[in-house]
Amino acid sequence: MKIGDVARRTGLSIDTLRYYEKLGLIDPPWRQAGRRAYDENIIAWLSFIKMLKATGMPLADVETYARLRRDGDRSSAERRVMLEQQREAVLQKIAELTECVELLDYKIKNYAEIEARYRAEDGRKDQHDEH
Amino acid sequence: MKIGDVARRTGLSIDTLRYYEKLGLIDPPWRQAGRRAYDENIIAWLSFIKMLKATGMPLADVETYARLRRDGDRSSAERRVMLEQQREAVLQKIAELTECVELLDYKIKNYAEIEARYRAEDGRKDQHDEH
DNA sequence: GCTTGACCTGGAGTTCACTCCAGCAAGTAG
DNA sequence: CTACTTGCTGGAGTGAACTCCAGGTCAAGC
Repeated sequence: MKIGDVARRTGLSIDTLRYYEKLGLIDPPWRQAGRRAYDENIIAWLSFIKMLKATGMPLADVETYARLRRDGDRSSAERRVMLEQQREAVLQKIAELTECVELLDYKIKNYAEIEARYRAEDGRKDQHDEH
Repeated sequence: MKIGDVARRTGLSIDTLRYYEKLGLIDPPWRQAGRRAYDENIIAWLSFIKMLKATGMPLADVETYARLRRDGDRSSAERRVMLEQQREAVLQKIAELTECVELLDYKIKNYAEIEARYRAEDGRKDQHDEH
């Protein structure tokens, strides 16, 4: 598989793939006439990286994980701990976002009322503001 | 209230407050002897900004919102639409993060199994190697 | 055999959201 | 009064994660 194929299949740009290689997130692949030739496994690994990124994990931490991964089973405890910590962080983020939705709902309701009042008065006097 | 008080009460740095002012997220406050003097309302507004930021809204969009807010009730429909869109985005993010938690749970379980197997092999090896 | 398009490298540039700094003025404690 | 703290401005610097570019190689289609 050429880099363009990987880019198309993962939704990452070619530049991003080379950047990830430089950072050590992905192993330097074999070359065919100087060009990168990836095997199928790269797709699953990049999907996993994308998932970690979606959770807000910085690339430096993904790199740490990638380094541990190269050590094989020896490092599974360390990797498990990393994922457990990330899991906690994600649960906290979900809780935070859930509160945000509630606040947004409240604000939206409020605006709907203001709009109703404003349409009723229709430009007579316009002064009830909050946020 | 002086800028340092606002910083302390909101958890934002003094530099960040001046930066937000420059971007137009907060109105330039009244001055006392050249120093910024804020009134109590700034706290609620900054909390709201922090909430929007927590939802992932870029500061440029917060600035748009702030601009609309200055227009008073006239703009409440536009602001409501912005909040409704942000609400949708947050719900989608929550859904995404929920999937991530599931995947992390799966991976963590998997690692726990690998660890168990690894410890078992290690134990045999230890017994072998022991003299 | 020539053109087109994908790919290569090293390095520079971009965006976002701050964060820090120099050099100066004003308020507060002892 | 002196020293310390807080605040001011304009502008430079930072770190994360890309993104773009020049100038070149290589292979495939016509």
